[in-house]
Amino acid sequence: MKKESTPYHHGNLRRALIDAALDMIAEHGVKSLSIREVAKKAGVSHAAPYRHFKDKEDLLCAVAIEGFDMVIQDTLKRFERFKDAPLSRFHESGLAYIDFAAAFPSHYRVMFASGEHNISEDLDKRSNEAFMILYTSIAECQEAKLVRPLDTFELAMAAWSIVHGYAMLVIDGFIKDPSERLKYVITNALYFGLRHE
Amino acid sequence: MKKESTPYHHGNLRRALIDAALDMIAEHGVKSLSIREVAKKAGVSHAAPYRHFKDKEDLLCAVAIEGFDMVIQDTLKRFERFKDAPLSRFHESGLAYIDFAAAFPSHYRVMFASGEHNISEDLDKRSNEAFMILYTSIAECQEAKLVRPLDTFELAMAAWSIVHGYAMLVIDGFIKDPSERLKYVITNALYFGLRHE
DNA sequence: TTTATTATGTTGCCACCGTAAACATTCCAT
DNA sequence: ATGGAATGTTTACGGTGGCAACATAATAAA
Repeated sequence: MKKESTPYHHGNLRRALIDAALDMIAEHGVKSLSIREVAKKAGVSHAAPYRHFKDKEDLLCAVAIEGFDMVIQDTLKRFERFKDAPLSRFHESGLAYIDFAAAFPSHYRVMFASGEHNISEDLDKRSNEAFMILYTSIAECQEAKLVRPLDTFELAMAAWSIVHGYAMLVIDGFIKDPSERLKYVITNALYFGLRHE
Repeated sequence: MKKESTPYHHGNLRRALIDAALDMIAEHGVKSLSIREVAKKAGVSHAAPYRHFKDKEDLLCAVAIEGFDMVIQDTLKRFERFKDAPLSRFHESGLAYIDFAAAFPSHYRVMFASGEHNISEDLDKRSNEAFMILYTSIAECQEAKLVRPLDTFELAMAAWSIVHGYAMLVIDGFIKDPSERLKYVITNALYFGLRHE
């Protein structure tokens, strides 16, 4: 029953706007999102959002940053359960990534819908950070002789590609039945390979 | 020097509009694409496009369909060079996919930017067709005992995921140096697997 | 050949959008 | 209490998707 700190008119408009945007993205997709409707949903005038975000892109950027922070935190938290098991960590990083995309599709869509001009420095920092988690977990597997001694960076790209591709295909509806089983097939396929014998 | 068939006022406005759209997507991205600018670039009034496309989505849908047709045709053409080499065909299907995305990023972006509501039946048919090429090439590898006898559908999903993910990450700028070498690492990684020994 | 029909393109319109500017209100530090 | 900074509102402008009414050109029917 702790009272929220409401230092201004609205309370915390910035957060309310982000939440409203997320709701509306979940309902009608990101492409038809309008600042004006977001403002209306948050109960403020159509120009109020511009006190908290430079423009529409800036609002979406905030959502994307939040999304990256969420995956990063969740992945690191999962890692705690696999202290000295690099392979499990590697596998878990893939699962965490896929689970996040499934659980927060609105965030995920925005994170990678930036498309051409995601020039935000903060956002770039986050995506690098997320990638480095994957990179490090592979490097540790290599040290433990669990993963082939190929270029770590390239292998991390491959791992990122497969989980990102799967997440996108699921979110965009190209994969219709994202079962738990399929998720494990995806994350294991890269490790064990498709080749016979 | 064959004269084009120009049955109407403009000649072939439908095609001109698609080409104009592709040019503008290549320049400024798909999200800022406007029907009105497309029309202007094609030299017609702002409402003319609606004689050829139901709405903006319909125009983008046409681009997406064209894209799928292009990959499909290119892949099948490449297959001719590997008549009885299922593994080469499988590998080539991945390369064709990645090459297409790199060569025609505007098409590719639209193909998968449809996002939530790509309810077009024609488009769905094409994406299934493209997927089936991958599926079949894997099935043939399994018959030849070159690929593990796991569920073909699931393995095809894995293969699609890795090439699609890579293509998206490159197009969206998350992978900065899409070298030829990296492309081969990606397409081979899934087949050989990351595991040591 | 003339005429009717259809395919295509234009003009004008409306609601909505992003966002900048000017103004109003509330908070906080002095 | 007061003055400035932070926050929210109103108004305004150009651009956008898309519909309706109109104009014209190609084609089919007579």
